[in-house]
Amino acid sequence: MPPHTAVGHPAPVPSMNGSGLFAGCPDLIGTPFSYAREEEVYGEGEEAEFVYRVVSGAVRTHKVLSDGRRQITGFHLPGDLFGFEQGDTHRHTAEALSDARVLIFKRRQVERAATDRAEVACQLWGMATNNLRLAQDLTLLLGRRTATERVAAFLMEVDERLGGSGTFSLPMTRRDIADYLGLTIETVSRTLSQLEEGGALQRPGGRQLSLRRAKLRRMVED
Amino acid sequence: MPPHTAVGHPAPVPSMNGSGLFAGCPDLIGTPFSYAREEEVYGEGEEAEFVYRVVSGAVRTHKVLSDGRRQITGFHLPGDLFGFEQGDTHRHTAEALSDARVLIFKRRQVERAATDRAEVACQLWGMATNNLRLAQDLTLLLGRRTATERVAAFLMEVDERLGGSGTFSLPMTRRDIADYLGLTIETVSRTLSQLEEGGALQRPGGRQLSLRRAKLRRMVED
DNA sequence: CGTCCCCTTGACTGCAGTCAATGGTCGTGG
DNA sequence: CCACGACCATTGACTGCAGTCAAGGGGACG
Repeated sequence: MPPHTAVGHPAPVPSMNGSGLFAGCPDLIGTPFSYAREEEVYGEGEEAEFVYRVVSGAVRTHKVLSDGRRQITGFHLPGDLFGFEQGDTHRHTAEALSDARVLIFKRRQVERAATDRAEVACQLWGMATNNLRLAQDLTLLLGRRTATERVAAFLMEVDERLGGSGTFSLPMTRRDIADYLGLTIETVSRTLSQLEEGGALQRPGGRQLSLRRAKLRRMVED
Repeated sequence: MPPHTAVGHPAPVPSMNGSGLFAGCPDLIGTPFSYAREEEVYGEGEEAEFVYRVVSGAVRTHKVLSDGRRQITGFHLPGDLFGFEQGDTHRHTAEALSDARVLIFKRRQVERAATDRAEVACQLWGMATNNLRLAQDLTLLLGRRTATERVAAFLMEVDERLGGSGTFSLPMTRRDIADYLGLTIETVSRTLSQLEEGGALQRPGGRQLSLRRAKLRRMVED
């Protein structure tokens, strides 16, 4: 169970961010490591020996069916932890979205710190709880939202996570977006074009986006 | 963030079951309470003052959009804990599926126990992590599975959770199933009929079901 | 300059949704 | 005990949203 922090949610785990330390625990120092774009961090079924913390870049976690259908369950940005499992093997595959630097921790050490210090365990509990909330938000999105609502919600999430200025560059491909939203790349592409037509956003070029947030918000109102 | 245990997964949180105590902690005694069928346990937006443990019956948690679209995020059977939130308000609505008895705990007391005893915090962490895994399995189901695959997977999950004998009675209505699987009641109904036609199950009457599990398993193979 | 990959757009298909009618079961009250 | 109504489930006919198949544009990079 990699604790997934879905793109775009505000302040995923405040206590986990902004520090080089793990859960405020000075004796847990991670080993720095780098991954190239599209490189695998760990694969589904592998032994879950380590957990990871993003320093720079971005990582995605996903599951695949035998016929190639893929569902991305989370995008992990700087500060996020991922790679935790309940059992002894990874139940997802993790790959670098872009070149990424991470800190690697021995899972056993983290678990040891949690059993020794209730404070650490509580932080990890809070992190898991928060990730659960995000996963359940995604559940509502996938189960009951239209394509337009999904894309609009996704754009607002990415915006918030990238500073909330309304102007940003998408860090992932159409394929990644589609596999996160349960759509096809064609539908994502068409939906973005329609949103632009409707004046809900502008596309200065490339993956650059400028959102008309009030308009988008009205499309995902619940 | 109610820790949802989706119907049908094996041994959701072993350490949480089979005991009248909370997380093996003798000083946390819950207050017994009962709810009638369809009665609300708590509503979205309400203050999250308590957490709950199912003793008998079943509870569902869900989110609704303003136009009535509903997504059930979990069914909670005896032994399951639900009602935890990261913030101070409930982000779901919880309702009794059938007449249900629960134990109610003061959230503050549970959190207190967690900060005092790392062992308790670790159990809660494990529970949240496990629920996260279930939520992510549901994500794959909703994002990338066909109607037939969803229903087949759902039936096998319910079977496992209800003893794994292959013969059981569905504890929820078509509406609940549909709102859990992101489908309509008509599609659920049609799919069940097709599965019966194809010899994947039998319907002796009412909500009674007898699964041909090997056949069903082949339909959801990944 | 050419190739590769990503993205967009168009035409058509098909799966699941919608609308509608009917049947079944249960509980209630005449 | 039966009649009625309410609710739940099934089935059929049709619709529509998103998927599929296909073609072509546009950057990045060698």
